[in-house]
Amino acid sequence: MISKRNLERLIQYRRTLLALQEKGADSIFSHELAHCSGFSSAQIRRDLMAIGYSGSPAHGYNKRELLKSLNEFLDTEEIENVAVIGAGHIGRALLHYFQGRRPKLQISAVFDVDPEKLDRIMYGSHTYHIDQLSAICKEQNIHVGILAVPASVAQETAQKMVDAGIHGILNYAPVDLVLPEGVYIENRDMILAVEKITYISRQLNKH
Amino acid sequence: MISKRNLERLIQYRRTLLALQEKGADSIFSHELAHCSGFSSAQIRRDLMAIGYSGSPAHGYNKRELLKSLNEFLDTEEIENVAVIGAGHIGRALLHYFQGRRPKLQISAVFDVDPEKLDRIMYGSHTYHIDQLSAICKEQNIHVGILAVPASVAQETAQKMVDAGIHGILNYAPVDLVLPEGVYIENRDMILAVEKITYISRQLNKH
DNA sequence: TCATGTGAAGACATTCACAGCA
DNA sequence: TGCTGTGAATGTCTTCACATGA
Repeated sequence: MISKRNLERLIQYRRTLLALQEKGADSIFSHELAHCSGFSSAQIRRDLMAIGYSGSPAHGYNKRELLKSLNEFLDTEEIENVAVIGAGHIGRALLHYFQGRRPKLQISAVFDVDPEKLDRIMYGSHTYHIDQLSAICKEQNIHVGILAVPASVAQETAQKMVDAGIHGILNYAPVDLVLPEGVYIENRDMILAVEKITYISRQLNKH
Repeated sequence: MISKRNLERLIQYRRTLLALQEKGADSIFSHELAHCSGFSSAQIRRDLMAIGYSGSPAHGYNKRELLKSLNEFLDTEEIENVAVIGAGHIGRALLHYFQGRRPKLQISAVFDVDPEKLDRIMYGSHTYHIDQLSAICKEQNIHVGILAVPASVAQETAQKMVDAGIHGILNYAPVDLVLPEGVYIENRDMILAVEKITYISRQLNKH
């Protein structure tokens, strides 16, 4: 099995390649990919061992073929459905960014409690009341959810997600979720991120 | 110097402690902190060595004192100003979350280009036209910025940030920024995060 | 010549396990 | 007894450096 870090970088390489797809030659060297993606060329070569795609010393990697290998490794055959819980700023930012960007991944349902936001199409996705979470997740075979609700209701909402069969949660609420074993949580508290950068930037500046 | 991972966890411990501040006893054991924050107790004890705070085998850590040590380690004396560039959904989500949450950190300026959003107070922060970036950053001594603009203008905006003296960037745009050495970039592409969770969750489900 | 793929080395991070203490 | 603090061991990740091939 691949490590989380390796996975993150592979996903990043795919994005970088997509951006470079139309530009320049058909092929790309590891050091070019390195320059754009911010990792070292040795790291890239090592990472690509995991997906079994080989380049050639003469021309490097063929962009189209490498993309194909990355897609095969990262995606499933069928489109996967994902839910957004909370139609506030973060939820809407996600919906907006997502629109048509990833062919194998779609936000097929959005949940909220505000009557004004219910039963309509928001950036291409249908909105539902949170009480329908379980039913819709079953119906649409959803196992991944993005939690973007206010801190005050984050824990109870996360529990509802787990009860609805979700076992991968991307958590934007600034709260420590305590959930059963086997549920994968990735925390993305924006404030913590700012605190981190502030600290690092301060250290750098001390030269 | 502390490592990035260690730093992330220390920041997390602080958030966990703040949440637990009023609950239960005055002190807390490493395994309790572990349960809430999701790390191992050995990890926590090891991490706390870095900030030089010692607990007692009898009572564990005193919450108030540990918080004080963490604050001293993580914060500066004076309040630090941070800029948000882009007043769309993400920018506003950040402003909203931030309000009054961190005493030593404030979003003192927001930049955009939309005339409708300029020269007003948005969630407690003043908004300016992007052309004023350099002047305001100098004036307010800003060295950290959160980039939350559309992908199409992310690279040029990032360059403006660097020109304005910013050397720590939290990047929410789904774009590979290419910037001079010495600028610290932390990428938070939401789509990549969803792709990662989807992959991991799928593997877990295969049991 | 110059880039890939990779064994081996090195750096880094986490966990173990236990002495020491209340 | 049951915790902390920490050397030592283990585990993981990244980089080095070079054989190989176009």
